[in-house]
Amino acid sequence: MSIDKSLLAGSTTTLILKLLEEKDMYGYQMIETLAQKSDDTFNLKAGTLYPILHNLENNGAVESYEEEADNGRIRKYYHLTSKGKKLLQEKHQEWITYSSAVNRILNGGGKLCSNHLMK
Amino acid sequence: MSIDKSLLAGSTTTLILKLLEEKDMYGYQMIETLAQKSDDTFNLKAGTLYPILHNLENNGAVESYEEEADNGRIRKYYHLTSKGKKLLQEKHQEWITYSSAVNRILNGGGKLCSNHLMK
DNA sequence: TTGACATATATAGATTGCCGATATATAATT
DNA sequence: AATTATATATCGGCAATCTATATATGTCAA
Repeated sequence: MSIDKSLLAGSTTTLILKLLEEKDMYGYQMIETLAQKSDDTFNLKAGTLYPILHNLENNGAVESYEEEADNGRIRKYYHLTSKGKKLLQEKHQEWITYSSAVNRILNGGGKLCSNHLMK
Repeated sequence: MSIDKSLLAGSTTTLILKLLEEKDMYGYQMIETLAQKSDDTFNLKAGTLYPILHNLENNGAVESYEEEADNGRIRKYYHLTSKGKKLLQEKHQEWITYSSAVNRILNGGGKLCSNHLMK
């Protein structure tokens, strides 16, 4: 099943920051990793990702450096700064608040759904 | 806490359809109900809601009729059609797929989070 | 060896969802 | 009488994403 693209609005940056929390990555790698981790629910386009990365760098949330791969190809790696880590925490909390409210309504307006606590 | 508006993208229509599944409602009532049910996480604007309702009506997902309230005021009620019920089911499933994938990544890429099954 | 495909980054243009502003009108409150 | 709340509607604009396009190199098969 393919997800209506508009559903993705707002959380893409959060997901990118989350990937970079684990380790430094280059753009193309992020696209592949997101697709793999989400069972192809996310199919982020290069035309979406690179402007976001440039924007995050301008805001100081990430820093980039170039590194040569085994095959001689130059890749541009991104590293999460302390400012980026703080941004991730804020956006993660926003997602919890938002998704909990949606679930509360879609599940019949009943009790709180604290899915973020699941492990 | 106020949610980044961009996070809301895509789910607004689903929430409106869900409200109408319970009972017929008029626009202003939907705005108030969404705010109340979400503890003010959602603050849907009239400029957002009415175009969505008109669009849903054009697509046959809802039907409207006017009714006079006790105070003499005319309200425009919306009723969910069978086509709208089907659309709601599709969009609800999309939300489950999407939010599960986001949670899977934000929670460390671990196991599935089937929060939609909670009651 | 050459052509196709995957890898890798980048940007411009178009689309879409939502909001702010504005307009209109009536009921309730002060 | 003036203000606020109720109630619906539309236009203009912003922001997020996609499509399309551009460029360049590595890999693999014909």
